[in-house]
Amino acid sequence: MLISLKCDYAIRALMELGSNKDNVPIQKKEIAATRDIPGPFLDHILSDLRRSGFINSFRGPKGGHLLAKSPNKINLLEVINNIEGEVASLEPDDSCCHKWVWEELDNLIANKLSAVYLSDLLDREEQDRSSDISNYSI
Amino acid sequence: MLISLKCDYAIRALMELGSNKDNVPIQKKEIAATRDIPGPFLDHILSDLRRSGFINSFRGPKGGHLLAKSPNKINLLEVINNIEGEVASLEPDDSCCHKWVWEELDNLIANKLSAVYLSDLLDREEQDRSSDISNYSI
DNA sequence: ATAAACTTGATTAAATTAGTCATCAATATT
DNA sequence: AATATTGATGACTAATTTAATCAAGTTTAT
Ligand code: FES
Ligand code: FES
Repeated sequence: MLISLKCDYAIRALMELGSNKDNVPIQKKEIAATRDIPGPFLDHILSDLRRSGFINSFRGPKGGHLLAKSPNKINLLEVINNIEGEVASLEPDDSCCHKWVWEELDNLIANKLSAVYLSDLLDREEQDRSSDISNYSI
Repeated sequence: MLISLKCDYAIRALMELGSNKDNVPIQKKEIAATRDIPGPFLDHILSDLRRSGFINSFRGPKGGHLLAKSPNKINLLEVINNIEGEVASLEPDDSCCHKWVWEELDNLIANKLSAVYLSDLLDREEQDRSSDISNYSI
């Protein structure tokens, strides 16, 4: 995979929060369980997500996490940049003879990732789920 | 940088060989020096390049390396796939909820890389070199 | 023969990624 | 107020990947 597992976890966590219909916070334990993310690792990821303004967190009993923005205002490039600091950064050696290829590639990737929103992921997941159901009912 | 340093070295080495006008093999030492690649590491890279059919190597005194194909028959995707085994491979966890994004991204990258040929890199380098000269002569 | 190359595999070092754990802070409930 | 529950944070560790180095071997021009 091109993107780190940590980012993948972050996106999974956001999806879990994004698929939450009512406004009651979802707890870390539940996110970890349903999206298969190592619990203690998720702590740090949620921390990053909060610091970057993607989620709001609440402590104490009945605490948990909620999305801070609408899913169609969150794109993957933002998430990845905030979670792992610059996707596909350029190398330091600027004297490099074919730097331009890596630059063009970076731009291509950034364009693609910034065009995919959390809402797209959620729509697709919903769609997949319903087509699964119709498969079974045949 | 998205691509590993080893790959970058491999491309540099190919560029050195590709910019060779006459048919006398270029030696490892020279490649390492002019393209700034750690000598012993280059051994392995040249080995990979040979195994993958990009270059031919000759031992003994007056030995060295030559490109095995024309630069316009060598694209970056081939090189990268052979050097580091599959650029941007998909993760093993197939159950993943947003796999499709990574797949689309992988395809995008593969398309881009397979459209860039060694000859493009050489042309660009040539071009850069001459524009450098004209800058100085102003 | 001999020296100059390349070839190969074992080994190591450095960096990054992934993850744990312990401690602290906040808060709802009683 | 006391307590239990949950998140927050930072120090630490483990695992993996990447980037090398080194030494012993093979080929070949002279
Ligand atoms: S040597 Fe890295 S971009 Fe050219
Ligand atoms: S969890 Fe990795 S692609 Fe969805």
